[in-house]
Amino acid sequence: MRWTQYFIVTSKETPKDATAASHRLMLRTGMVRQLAAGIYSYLPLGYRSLRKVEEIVREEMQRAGAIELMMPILHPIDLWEETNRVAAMGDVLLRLGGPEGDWRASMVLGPTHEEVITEIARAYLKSYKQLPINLYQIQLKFRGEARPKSGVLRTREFLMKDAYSFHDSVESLDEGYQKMYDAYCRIFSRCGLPYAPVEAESGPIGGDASHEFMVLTDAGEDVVALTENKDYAANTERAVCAPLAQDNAEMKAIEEVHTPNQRTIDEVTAFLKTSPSQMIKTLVYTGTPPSTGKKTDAPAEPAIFVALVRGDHDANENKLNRAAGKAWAAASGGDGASISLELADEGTIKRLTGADVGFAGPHTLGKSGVPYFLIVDQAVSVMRNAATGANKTDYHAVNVNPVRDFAINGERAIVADIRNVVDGDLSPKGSGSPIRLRKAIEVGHVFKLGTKYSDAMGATYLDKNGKAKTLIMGCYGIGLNRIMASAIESNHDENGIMWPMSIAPFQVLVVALDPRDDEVMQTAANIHDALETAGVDTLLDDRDERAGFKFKDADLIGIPVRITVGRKALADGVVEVKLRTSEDIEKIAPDAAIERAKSLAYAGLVTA
RNA sequence: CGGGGUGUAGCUCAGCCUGGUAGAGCGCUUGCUUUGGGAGCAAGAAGUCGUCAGUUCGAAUCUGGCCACCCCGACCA
Repeated sequence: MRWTQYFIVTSKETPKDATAASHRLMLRTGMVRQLAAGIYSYLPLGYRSLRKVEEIVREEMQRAGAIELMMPILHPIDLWEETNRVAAMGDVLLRLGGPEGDWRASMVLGPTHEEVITEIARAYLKSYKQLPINLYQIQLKFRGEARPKSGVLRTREFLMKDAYSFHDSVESLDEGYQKMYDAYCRIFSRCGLPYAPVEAESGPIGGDASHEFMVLTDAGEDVVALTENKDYAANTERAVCAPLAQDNAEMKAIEEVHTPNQRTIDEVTAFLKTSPSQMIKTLVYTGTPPSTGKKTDAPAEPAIFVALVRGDHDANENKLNRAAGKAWAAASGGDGASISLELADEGTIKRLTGADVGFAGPHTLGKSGVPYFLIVDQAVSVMRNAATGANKTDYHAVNVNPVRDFAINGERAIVADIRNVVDGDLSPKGSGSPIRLRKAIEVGHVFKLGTKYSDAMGATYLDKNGKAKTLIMGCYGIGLNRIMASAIESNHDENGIMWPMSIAPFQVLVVALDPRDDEVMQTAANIHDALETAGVDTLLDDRDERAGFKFKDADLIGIPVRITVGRKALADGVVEVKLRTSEDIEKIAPDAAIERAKSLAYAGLVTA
């Protein structure tokens, strides 16, 4: 491809709205152009890269035995009602709109395709002989992201590879899951990404039912916990750590301290001259337990759940919701399913504590007579002589001790892990290796769904005995745009992008320094043609521009191999071969340069 | 959804406070010079100043509504 006949629009200016490196470079290199918030056009250079990512994904999916199909972007909303996800997705689900009764009013843009694939499975996967099977597509998704950001890292429209597997046993699902897991590793390796699979919030099956594939970079929105010895990796939404050891300090007598207007942890620790790690944070939540569906049809009443975490720790919503379910089940029966909690309003807190907001504590909480469940974080359960609120406006208590001063195990009290891990916590594997927190971009997610959708939609097959069984499912997603952006996040310098060979828009750039010099142009064109013939994606910079200008552009768009053809060097019978990632310049004959570029291009593709 | 900010040429921005016929740099077009790390000179093309209303003889500029975009937070199958 000749530059002058192609469409490349680079810019010297740094766009004002771009903060993430990938966003800035994708705009400067003219790979994408924003049309609206979270909505981008892929210009030719960017689209070439995206297509290469797509092709790698497709190859590895096929290698893993998955079968490609394509499902619609427009879905009837009824389908989403079947699985109750219209409510669950909320504003994320984009509706087409239109007047009542109009067909448009009953259409949504697909944010994912579990419902559509399950509808297909329900119709056609009727026999165990058809299982297992893995169907995938590469298709646009639409989500009403509240806040698109960081260029193509978080958008309202994006390209996703989504695969769905169907099985007749949990063992078969495990196998299918492992195949996808392995395929994902190959895909991200081939794309040149420094990735890490981490345990993610697990699905209905529990255990290791879900892994996210993360690219470690500060531009990411997720935080992952990795131990130094690499024996544990998890998203902080899920990460656990070794329990903290019991503090054995001698228990002192409780004292109340007048703390006028000192409400926050920072204020109180400064006032009491203690540290947040010696404080107990008392968080009051409300949540509605599942109606047990027994005698009465009365709607379940919201219950109060009090969570205790150390002053320097944050409560983890998922863990807390699960613990609330357990606490409820222990006291009232039920299946222990998690309960979605919300922070209590001011009135509830006042009623419970008898004090203004900011002075709650566990030891005198029962005196108001308002019933509540107590969930004590493991780190709190081992504290000694802690400071906390006194349930009395403008007073805190010091030397509060779990067990002695408030029950941590009982009919309405449990100890659980309900906090986020922090940097320095120890590996849950018992190795003693410290956990480090790193920011990361989620580029892929593999998930054991179980029968969540097949149950809801009645997707069954007949087993060997002719009995109807519910299909067991897995689902596996990859964000293609995110692969591109995170490849740039991980491979760039102050001059521009440094593409991995496998997903570079072109593999080789031939720079003709004096395009009006016949010999130079002829040589450059020959190199270009020979490489193209050999199947190497080659761009020939034939613009009549100054050398510096062209080199700056070359560094910016980051094509891995650069061959410079200039008048002076050509007089000595050589051209220059240079890698984007190195300052070294190799001066060799044009024919040798062709061979060199070929082997570099081929070598860069077989990293899998 | 809460808080903050910005809308003027394809891009980056000035002009607004103190109202009076639209500016610069980059990019683009033409010519000459230059030619190994984003060249110089000259001449050009290009903007309903986000939008609607109001104030005024007169609004990019003052006032109000709306819209869009960005950042922080909340949220994220």
